[in-house]
Amino acid sequence: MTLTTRFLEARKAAILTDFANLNPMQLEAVSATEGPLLLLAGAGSGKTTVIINRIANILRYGSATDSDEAPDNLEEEDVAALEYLAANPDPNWRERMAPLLRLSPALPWEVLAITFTNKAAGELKSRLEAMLGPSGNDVWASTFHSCCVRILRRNIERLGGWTKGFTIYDTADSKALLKRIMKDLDIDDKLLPTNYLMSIFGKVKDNMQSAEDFADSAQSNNDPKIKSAARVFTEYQKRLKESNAMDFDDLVYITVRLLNEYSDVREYYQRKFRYVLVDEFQDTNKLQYKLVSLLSGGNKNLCVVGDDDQGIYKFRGATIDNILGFEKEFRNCRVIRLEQNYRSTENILIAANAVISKNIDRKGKTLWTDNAEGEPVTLKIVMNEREESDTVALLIRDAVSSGDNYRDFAILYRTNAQSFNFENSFRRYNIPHRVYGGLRFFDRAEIKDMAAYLSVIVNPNDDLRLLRIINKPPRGIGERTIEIASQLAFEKGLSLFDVISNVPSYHELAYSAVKLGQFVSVINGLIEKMAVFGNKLDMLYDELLEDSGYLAMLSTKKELKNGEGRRENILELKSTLLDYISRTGEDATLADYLNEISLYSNLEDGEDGDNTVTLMTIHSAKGLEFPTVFLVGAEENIFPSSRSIGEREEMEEERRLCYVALTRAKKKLWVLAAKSRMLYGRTTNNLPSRFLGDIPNLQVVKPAAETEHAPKPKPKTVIPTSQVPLFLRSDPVNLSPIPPPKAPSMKFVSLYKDDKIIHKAFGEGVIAAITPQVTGDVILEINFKTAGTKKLMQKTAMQYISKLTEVSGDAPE
DNA sequence: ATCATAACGCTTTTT
DNA sequence: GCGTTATGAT
Repeated sequence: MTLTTRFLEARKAAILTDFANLNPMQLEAVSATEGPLLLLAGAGSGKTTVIINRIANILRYGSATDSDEAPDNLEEEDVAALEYLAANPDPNWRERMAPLLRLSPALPWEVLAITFTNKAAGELKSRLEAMLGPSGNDVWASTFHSCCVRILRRNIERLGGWTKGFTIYDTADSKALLKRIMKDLDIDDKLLPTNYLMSIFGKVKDNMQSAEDFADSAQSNNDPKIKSAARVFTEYQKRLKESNAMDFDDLVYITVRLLNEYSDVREYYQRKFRYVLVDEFQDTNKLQYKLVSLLSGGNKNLCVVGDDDQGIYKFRGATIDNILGFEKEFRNCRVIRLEQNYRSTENILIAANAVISKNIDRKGKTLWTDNAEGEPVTLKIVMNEREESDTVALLIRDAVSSGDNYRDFAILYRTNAQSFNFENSFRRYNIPHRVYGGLRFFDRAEIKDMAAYLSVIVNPNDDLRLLRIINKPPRGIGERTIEIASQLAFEKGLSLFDVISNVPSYHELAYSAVKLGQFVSVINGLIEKMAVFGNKLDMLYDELLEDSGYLAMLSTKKELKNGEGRRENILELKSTLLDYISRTGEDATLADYLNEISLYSNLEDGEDGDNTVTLMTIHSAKGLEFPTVFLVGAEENIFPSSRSIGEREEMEEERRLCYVALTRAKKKLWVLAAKSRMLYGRTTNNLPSRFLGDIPNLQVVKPAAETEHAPKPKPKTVIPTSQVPLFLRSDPVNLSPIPPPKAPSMKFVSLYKDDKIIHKAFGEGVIAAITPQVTGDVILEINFKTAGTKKLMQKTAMQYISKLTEVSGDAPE
C-alpha cells in the first residue's frame, strides 16, 4: 500500500471519529461531500442529524473525506500519526492535527441549506449553532422563498419593473387582487373561481412560462374559460408589477428567470454556494428543482434529502418525479439509503411497511429497527364520532393517571374539521390540549388590516392594501367613491394613492373630497412620522393605532365580544414588532419587518414546552414524533378521502399519508374507526379504511355497545388478527363490496310538485317545479301568492318552509 | 352604510 | 352544520 493510499484512508477514518455517534450508512452520507448525492432517508432514520453533521464536516474538513487529493510532501511520520488518531480518537489531538485533516473547508456562507418551512429552517440553524458555535448562524439555512427574497433584493432592479422594496402578496392578497380584476374586466367569478385561477397560474409558472406565453397558447384554445383566464392572468401580473409586488410563486419564478437570463448573477451565486443541500426533496416542484439546479450548477455539489414514501404535497405541485428522476439527471450521482429507524417499535414498523408496500410509484425501501417488538397496533371500532373522541379521552386520562404526560399523546386526523369532537371531549374530561392549524394569526382580519396600513406607509402605491384600509374604520369613503377613484387611476395610469392625493384636480371626486383629503393626510402624516422615528417602529405603530382610528373603533364601537380579542391580537402584533427590533437593532426598517412577517405566518411555534395533548392533521405532523399516536377517523371516504377513491395516483398519496401517520408513533399506535359519522351535516356510514386491511399485525378491539358515558374499565373483545373482516383488505378483488351510492336523502323527498307550502319570509306558495342537481341538492321553483316566483335551493330553503296541513298523499318517509 | 337573509361549499398547507 | 360571502332591504 502506498503512502498516499494509507494517508487517504487514515485521514478519512480520523475525521470520522469526530462523528462517532453515527451508524455506517449515516457516516457514508456525512463523508460524501462532493458531487450530486441523493439521500433517501426513511422516517425516523436520523435525517436531520445527518444533515447537521454533513454540514459540520464540510465546514471543518472541506472535501477531505471525499477526495483523493493528498499533500505532495507526505511524511511517514504524518501518516502514522493519523493512523494513531483514527484508532485512538481524542478531540484535542484531532484539533492539533487539523491542518493535515482539512482540505479547502467551506466558509459558512458558502453553504446553502434549503427547507420548506421556517420552522425547519429555524431548527436547522439552532442545531448548527449548537454544534459549530456562532459561525453556524452564517450558513444560509432558509426556505425556498426567503432564499429567493434575499437574492431578489440584491438583483431585482436588473430585471426592471420592480424596486428592491417590493411587497410580497400572500394567498389572500392574490385572491383579493383577482376578484378586483374580474370585476374590472367584467368577468363572472363564478365561471372562474379564484382557486381555479391560482392553480392554473401556479402550474404555468411551474412550467417556466409567463402570462404572455399562456395567453399565446390560449389563442388557439377553443375553451372560452381558458381565454378569459389568460386575460385575467396577464392583467394580474401587470398589476402586481405596477404595485411593485410579487406573489409567492413569483418569488421563485422570477428568481429562476433572473438566474437564467443574467449569467453574471448566476455565476456569482454558483461560485458563492460551493455546497447546496435541499431537505424534503420529495415535496419540491419543478420550478424549485430548477432553482436549486441553477444555484448548484457551478460545481454540482448538490445533495438532496428526501423520502419518496413521505411525499404528501402533490396537490400543491410537488412532484415525486424530482426524486425519481434525480438519478437520471445526474448519471454519476450517488444514492445512499438510511433505512434504520430509531423511532418506533417493531410492531409499528411492520404496520407502516405493510401499508406503504402496496404503492407502485416508489423507489422501494424497507425500514428496520433494533428496537423492541413493543405493544400491538390496536384498532378500536366505535359507533360514532362522539364515542370516538370519548374513547380517546378516557384512554389518555387513564394513561396519565398511571404516570404518562399529556404531551406524550397526539391525535392525528385527515381533515381539520375532525378536531371539533375531540376538543369537546377533552374539555369535558379536563384534558389540556392544543389544536394546531385552523385560522392562523396572520390571517386574522385585524392583523391583516394593521399589516396593510404598514404596507401602505412603506409603499403608498400598493393599491390592493390601500383599498383594504381606505374605509377601515368607516370614514365615509363608500363604494361609489372608490369606484370612481379606481377608474380614474386606471385611465390615467396612476396609482390609487396618486389620485386621491390630488383630489382637487378631479371634479368627479368633489363629493367626497374632504373625507379623502383627511385620509390622505393621515397616511402622509404617518409617512413623516416613520422618517422621524427611524428604527423606533413600535412608536410608529402606536401612532398608527391612534391616527387611523382603528383602536378607537375597537374600543368604542359595539364591536361585540370580539373587540377585546382583536385588541389583544393587535397588541400581540406589536410584540412581534418589538421582537423584530430587538433582533435587528439599528438596522430595523419597516419594509424589512413586513417582508419577514409575510414569509412567516404562524405565531404558534414557540410554545412547545406545554404539557398538552397535540391535535393536528396528518400533514402537519410530518417530521414530528410522539410516544403514543391516535390515528382517528380511519374510515373509507374520510381516510382515504372520497376524492381519492378511484384515482390511482391520488390513492397512492393517501397511502403515503397513512405511512406518515403510522410512523409518527414511537411506542403505541391506536387506530380508531367509527361506524357512523356526522360530516357536513350528514350522517354517513363508512367501512373501516382499506389501509387497515393491509396491516398484518392489527389487534382489533370492539367495545360492547354501551351507554354513552360510563367510564368503566376497558371493554375487551379481542378479535384475533385472522378474523379481521375481509372487506378491510385492499386487494383489488375485494374492492367491489363498496356500497352503491345511495339515493338522495329521504328527508327532502316529501315535497312534490303542486304541494302547498308556507315560507317564513315569502308566505304561502305552490311548488311549480322540482329540479334535482348533480350536487345532490334540488332546486325548488315556487309560486308565492305575494312574493312572485322564486327559485330556492332546497337544502337551504327547507328550514324556512313548512308544508300546509291540508295537503294529502304524503309520501312514505 | 349597515344589517339580514340566502346561497353555497367543504381535503390536505407552506410560503 | 357551520362559517363565510353576496346581495338586497332599511
